[in-house]
Amino acid sequence: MPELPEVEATVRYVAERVVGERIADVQVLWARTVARYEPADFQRSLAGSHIDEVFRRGKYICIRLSGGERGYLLVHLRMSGSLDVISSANPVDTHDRVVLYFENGRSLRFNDTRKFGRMYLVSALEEVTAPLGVEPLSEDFTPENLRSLLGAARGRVKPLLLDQGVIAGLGNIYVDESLWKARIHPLTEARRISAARLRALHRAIRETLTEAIELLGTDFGDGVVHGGSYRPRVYGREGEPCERCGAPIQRIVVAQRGTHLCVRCQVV
DNA sequence: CAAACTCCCTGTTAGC
DNA sequence: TGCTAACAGGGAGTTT
Repeated sequence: MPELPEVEATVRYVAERVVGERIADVQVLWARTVARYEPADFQRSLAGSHIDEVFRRGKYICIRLSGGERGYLLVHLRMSGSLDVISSANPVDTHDRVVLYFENGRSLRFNDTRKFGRMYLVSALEEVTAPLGVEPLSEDFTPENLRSLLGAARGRVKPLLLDQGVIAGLGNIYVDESLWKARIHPLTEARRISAARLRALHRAIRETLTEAIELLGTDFGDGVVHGGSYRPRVYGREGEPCERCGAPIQRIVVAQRGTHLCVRCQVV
């Protein structure tokens, strides 16, 4: 499940291989992967574009283009999407949904088993990214900022942290990891979290994401991430001992999402 | 208006 | 062994 660190790892991988290349042809193998476009129009509008830059905003991979009809190609990997750059001679894989062929004989493959991923071809970034909240690793994200985001909101802390309009890029894994690190129970009412605890949460989010990026994210062996080596402390570890206190990690459901926590360390 | 539900998908796994 | 049904999960949309 690609979240901010996995998307960042993908951006670095892709940027190294496609910046400076020109798109010779486009193949759409699953029409619904392409948002707001008919496959033929998408192909025509994208072909001939030159790739100037690849960067990340929230969980979106942003590819800046020139020389074509539109300025940006955005990619959201959702559940099972991944990007690969390989020789154009390779045959199309069963789960390839869109392939961009470059003039240099290589190609960018958008592989996505569950078909939830999306590509957006737009003139301005904001057409897609406008609703997104603060970048958690930017200077704009401060303890005071987090306090104003959560203190003003009603509801429980985990759903708020998952909301991309509040903080952009956190997902199920790193929310659980950050809450564990800050010793906050995921069901805690956000407005009731003390200022000290919010400072701990702010630090936990940044440390968790930074560590995960350094390790290129989490690899679940599903091919989504290229060799990420982050090892979650609670996520996916139900029944294993909490590395802080030894109590068994529990799994509950919050906002229809599997949620992992240490009930001894994390108090409501 | 927060929270729960539904849908989109398919590989994996539990259950029989 | 082999089949079926349940399940997971990001995000958008709908209902309670």
